[in-house]
Amino acid sequence: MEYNFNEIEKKWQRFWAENRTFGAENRSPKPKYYILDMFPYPSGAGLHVGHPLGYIASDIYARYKRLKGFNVLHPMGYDAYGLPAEQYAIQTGQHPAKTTEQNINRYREQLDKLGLSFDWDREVRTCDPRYYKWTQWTFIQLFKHYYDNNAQKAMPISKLVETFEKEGNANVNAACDEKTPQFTAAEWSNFSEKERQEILMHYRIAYLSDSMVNWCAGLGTVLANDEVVNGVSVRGGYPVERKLMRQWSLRVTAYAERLLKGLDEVEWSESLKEIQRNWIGRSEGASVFFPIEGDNRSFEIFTTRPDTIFGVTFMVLCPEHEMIAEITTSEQKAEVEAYVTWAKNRSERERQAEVKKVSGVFTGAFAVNPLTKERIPIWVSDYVLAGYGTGAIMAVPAHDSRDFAFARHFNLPIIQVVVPDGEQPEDTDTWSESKDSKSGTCINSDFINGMPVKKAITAVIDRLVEMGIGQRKINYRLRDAIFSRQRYWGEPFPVYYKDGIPYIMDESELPLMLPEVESYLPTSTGEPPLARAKDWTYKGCPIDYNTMPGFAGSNGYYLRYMDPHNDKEYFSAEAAGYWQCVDLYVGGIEHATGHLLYSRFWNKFLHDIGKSCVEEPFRRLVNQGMIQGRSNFVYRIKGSNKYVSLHLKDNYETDPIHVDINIVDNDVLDLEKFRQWRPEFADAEFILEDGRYICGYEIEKMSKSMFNVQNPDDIVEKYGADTLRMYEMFLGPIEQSKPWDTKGIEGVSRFLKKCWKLYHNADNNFCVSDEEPTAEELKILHRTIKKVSEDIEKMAYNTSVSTFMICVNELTDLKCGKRKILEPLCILLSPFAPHICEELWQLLGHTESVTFATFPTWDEKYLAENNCNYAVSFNGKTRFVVSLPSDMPKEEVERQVLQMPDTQKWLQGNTPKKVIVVPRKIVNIVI
RNA sequence: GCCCGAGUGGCGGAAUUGGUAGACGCGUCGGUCUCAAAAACCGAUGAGGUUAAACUCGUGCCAGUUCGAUCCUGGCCUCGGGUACCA
Repeated sequence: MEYNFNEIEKKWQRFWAENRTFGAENRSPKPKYYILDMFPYPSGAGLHVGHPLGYIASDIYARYKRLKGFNVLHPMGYDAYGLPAEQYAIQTGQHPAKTTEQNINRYREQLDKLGLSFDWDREVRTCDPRYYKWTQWTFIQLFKHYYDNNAQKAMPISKLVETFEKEGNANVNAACDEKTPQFTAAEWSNFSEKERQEILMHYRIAYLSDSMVNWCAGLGTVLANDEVVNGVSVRGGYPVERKLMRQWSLRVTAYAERLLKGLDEVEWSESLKEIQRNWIGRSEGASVFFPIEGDNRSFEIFTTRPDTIFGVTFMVLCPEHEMIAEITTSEQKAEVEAYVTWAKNRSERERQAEVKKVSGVFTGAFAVNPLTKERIPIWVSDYVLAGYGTGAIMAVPAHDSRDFAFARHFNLPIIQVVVPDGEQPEDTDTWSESKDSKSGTCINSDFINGMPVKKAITAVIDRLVEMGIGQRKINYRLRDAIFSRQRYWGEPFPVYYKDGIPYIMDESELPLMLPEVESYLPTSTGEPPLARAKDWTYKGCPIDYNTMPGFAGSNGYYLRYMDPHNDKEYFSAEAAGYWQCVDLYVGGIEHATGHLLYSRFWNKFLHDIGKSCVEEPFRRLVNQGMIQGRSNFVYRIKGSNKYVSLHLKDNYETDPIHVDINIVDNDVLDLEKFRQWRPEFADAEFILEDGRYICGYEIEKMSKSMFNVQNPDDIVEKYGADTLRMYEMFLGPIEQSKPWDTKGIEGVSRFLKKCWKLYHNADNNFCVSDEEPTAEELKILHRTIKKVSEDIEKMAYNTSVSTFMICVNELTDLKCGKRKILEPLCILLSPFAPHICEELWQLLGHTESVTFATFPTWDEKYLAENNCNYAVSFNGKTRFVVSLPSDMPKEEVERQVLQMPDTQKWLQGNTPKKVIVVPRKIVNIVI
């Protein structure tokens, strides 16, 4: 073998490990660059070819940046806490720590084979006590702080206590629970310890509360909103119900505005930013108080359309609304109570499935429209949600589709108050749907008649403020993150309970180690597995039995990489000051509303308390696409053990059967291997076409059950890591999802062989000449440098690979074996194919790794085109193209073109009326 | 329903963002070498048309702007993603 990749790759991987070639220094005169991959959850299945896509992409960038003179931090670790390890433990009794360790070792082995330039000295594992100590530490800080809306940042809770002691909480503007009571300084001083702690809990950023949670009985735990899709759990697909439980939450909503604003500062894809914006769901509107008829109280609603207040024909409360019992009339009481009970018992999935079904009940009570003084019936319906706004709405059926459906169903009046642009007022009885458009002119609306909607909104709010019954308000769809899980394999809470009051452990006693238990199941009384731990107490008090959710450990891992061995603090101020933030983050888009949001929140908080240096943790983010599987099929004739080739299958009645892609080559089935594959195929018969069995294919998710998993180890074994790296990049743009297809890999493999030959003579001896390169050779080199540099910056690696191929083909044609061309080319290629380039670099006579070389720069003088193409058009129709010097003046171009025989031919004897010359582009002749 | 994004040969994908569409790779066909095969190398390859050329049509569809549109504008179709009683 001429190019022995197996030997070369092993040699250099060992060299890099022994020499710590990719170690990053926390002090360096070089500029810093931090490149991060989303660390993997080490599952039992190992890596398939889809996983390394992002790792290879970031590795190329990391190697490129090193060559560009940057001190590059490129770490890797493991998100090691999680459900699969625990479920495996429940089934087999094996400790999750053990299986996790095994999986990590397997992952490491696979990653090492790819030649990724990670600084493994900085590895972190979220389940390591030396790591989760700091997850617990951050939780303690979250507990000890509250969010001050005036300062727009987190402040120590002790400051809040000072204010309470001085003046109570009347003037405190902080993020807190809706139900926080008001009190004076005197009342505060008279409160018991328990009462004080309860009040403070309303303000803490990490707080304990009875909240409606997503309870998943199948998993035996609660889940965060982003872990639930369509009423079932993302993991496992078990049904989820709403349940009131005492849980830890993080007050993420306090940061809603900053999370939204921060998106404008980062270089992320527009689609990802949109996903986060929608998830945060900011909407501007007004809160309005509607008095209750015959009662001196009123209730608050939220609306984004205060301009439609003259079209309100009824009000709706959510079934959980606390005023229902108080306002319902005695005649309606039974009916209302029955409805409320029914609505509360309905599962989340039922409710979501029956969204179109209208239900509700009249309370018998009336509200008064504060502007018209009209009486408006108050209804209860579950189309109004408890968790958003105030759980009560003013219904404008003419201009809201949900209110419209409700009004039609219960025969309530519909009044048009907005006429969309270009329309006339209509009889609402004839409508089949409401007119929800936010542009139009107001009618039937007293003082805002004739105003456009936008102006009317402001006018109504101004009036409501004047009357003291409303104000401008901004609402968010974002909810606080539920932070407890009733699971074993996670970080324990550093919290103990004394007299039923939760207290935080002393920071000096961290980490609070995860205790051993005999079984990983919940206890018979339904308590989390940690309740099984023996002698697990703190100062004689019980410790919280919950653990933190999967996303806890990944929130701040990028910060720990900056200073991973620090046992005094999370990370030093010096390390954070040097590395600042992640410059380039590469990972999957599936974390858009989970990790990427929580992590930003976590960082903002750490920034507020002076730990993290910057507000936004991830400056540039690239989402690599998914690699899908390409499944192969054989077609079995019904009721037989006979298999028919793809293009003949329509002549028979067949069943498609998944077949292992490892016994198929370019869609051609290996008949022998197929017979050996499974006993039932041992005596299979075939109907062939052209002597071969052709399999069908389909693009599906890569999964074991579809026998379409491509293991990277096999590819590395057969073609080498450099080929795999380049091929994965050549497949298409990084951000795009695409099917894995081994067909094209031969092309890349050939390219690397050609590359090797460029540096070797016919006898496979290394051979470069010291001859001076020709102008043509220099042009090829500099064109390549330019294109590759620009493409790497954009991470358009697929075109870089093409550029290399063209370059090597051209140099091969010229038989160019000149050092002055091949040396820079070797550096240029090394981020993509590091092993072969290290070998060539050594053969070129260098003793240091190519990692420490300098990336070549291009010189325009070798690129200047002497000629450029002009398209020659007649009356706008381009007829031919001519090549003229690019610096030729317009007048000369015009003169020369007009003299050309082709021009004369197309003029057909006519005289040109006008000639337009667009420099370097076109000559248009008008006849 | 609402909000994003994308539609280019047999396939993956290029195109200096308004200037010769289809780079590069795969596949296919033909050839060189060989007893043969593999490997390697050379040539052809959007469609129609012709002995060959000329020429015509071609970037989801329909219009528009322009001397000129894969690129800009408007409308539609299809696919992918997000979200879903959020008032």
